[in-house]
Amino acid sequence: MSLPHAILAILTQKEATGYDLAQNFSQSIGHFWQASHQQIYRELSKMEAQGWVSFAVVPQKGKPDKKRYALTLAGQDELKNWLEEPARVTPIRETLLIKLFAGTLTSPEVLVSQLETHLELHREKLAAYQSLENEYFQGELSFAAGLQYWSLKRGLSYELASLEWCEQVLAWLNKHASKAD
Amino acid sequence: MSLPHAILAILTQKEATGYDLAQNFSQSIGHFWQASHQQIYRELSKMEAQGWVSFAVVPQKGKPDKKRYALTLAGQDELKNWLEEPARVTPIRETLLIKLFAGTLTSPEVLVSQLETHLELHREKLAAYQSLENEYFQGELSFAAGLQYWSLKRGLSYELASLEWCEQVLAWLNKHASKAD
DNA sequence: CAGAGCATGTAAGAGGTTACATGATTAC
DNA sequence: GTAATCATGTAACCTCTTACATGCTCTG
Repeated sequence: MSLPHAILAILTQKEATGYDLAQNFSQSIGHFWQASHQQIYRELSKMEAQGWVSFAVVPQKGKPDKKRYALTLAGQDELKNWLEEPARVTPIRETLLIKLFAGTLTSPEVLVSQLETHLELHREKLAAYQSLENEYFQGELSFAAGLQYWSLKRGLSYELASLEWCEQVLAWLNKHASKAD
Repeated sequence: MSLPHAILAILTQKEATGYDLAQNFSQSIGHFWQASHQQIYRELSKMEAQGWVSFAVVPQKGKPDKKRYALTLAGQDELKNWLEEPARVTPIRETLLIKLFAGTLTSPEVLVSQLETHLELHREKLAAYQSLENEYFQGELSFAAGLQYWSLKRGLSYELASLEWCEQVLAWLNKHASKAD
């Protein structure tokens, strides 16, 4: 039940179309929540039916019409109530770890190559987060900006920890893989 | 598509009933994959239909009959092939971060209490992982045990990072919440 | 005698992924 | 002219969660 509330959270900052929201989910919000455009459009219809958002059709030339969504008062109330509900801790769910767990059934080379791919992806994400950090979160921050900085920092520390873990496992594999026991 | 393969991975180590598997998922495998008993029973039926596992009915006195599942050759092949497919990186999906992101709409006290709950939960999980570490992964380890140790270490570092992050945000909130700007 | 543990399942619904579908504009 | 970007959606399917359902044994 978090997707509609993530959408409401974005809409508190500015009005947006489904397309805009999808951009948001692949960028700024993307370091802690993801959604595809299909999910977003479906969710927006439901939310509109519940009265949490309303939209205005914006005609365009050449391009198809936009639906610009805005938060309603009911939507704000809903978001506020939701904020007070206790949030669950999300456990890790990492396919790579299942593969490691059963790793003796395959060759060490397969494991090494899986880890290297992950290492690279974590490096890229870390770099992306660091550039967001440099761009938006330098100097004195308002309370609101501070909160958003902390959510980014969670992403930063997650990627850094993942990266270091990959490096350590790779080093261990290189030492032990040859003399497999 | 990872749940059936996680089950196959457990079954490579020993035969198990649906109940046993559910225990496994809430314990050892639980630090990187989760599944409820409902999911497991459903999945086992499907896997049996596909020929990846077979079961023997074990009658018991007093208790209901068990179905003891074992890996078939086809199941082993399936697992081996799956191990070679590239694993995707799982992005973070943390409800708490949405709440922080929209945190200006509620009082700092709500945020503090959410963070404190999370802090406590991460502390508990960390302690549980540490006792697993002390119990099973001391001294010289075989290759197989080493791989499993690395999967546990991923959980350890994740919990530690989460915990430190919670502490830092709490410290920041205590400094800034009163003079909210 | 109440509650935890053993042991299995069904059913409904929510949430998420993948594929399909359209059509104009702009940049290379 | 080919691909990317803008902009919206439908349909089918898979996966996961929540609630319901049964019934025996052992421990306190």
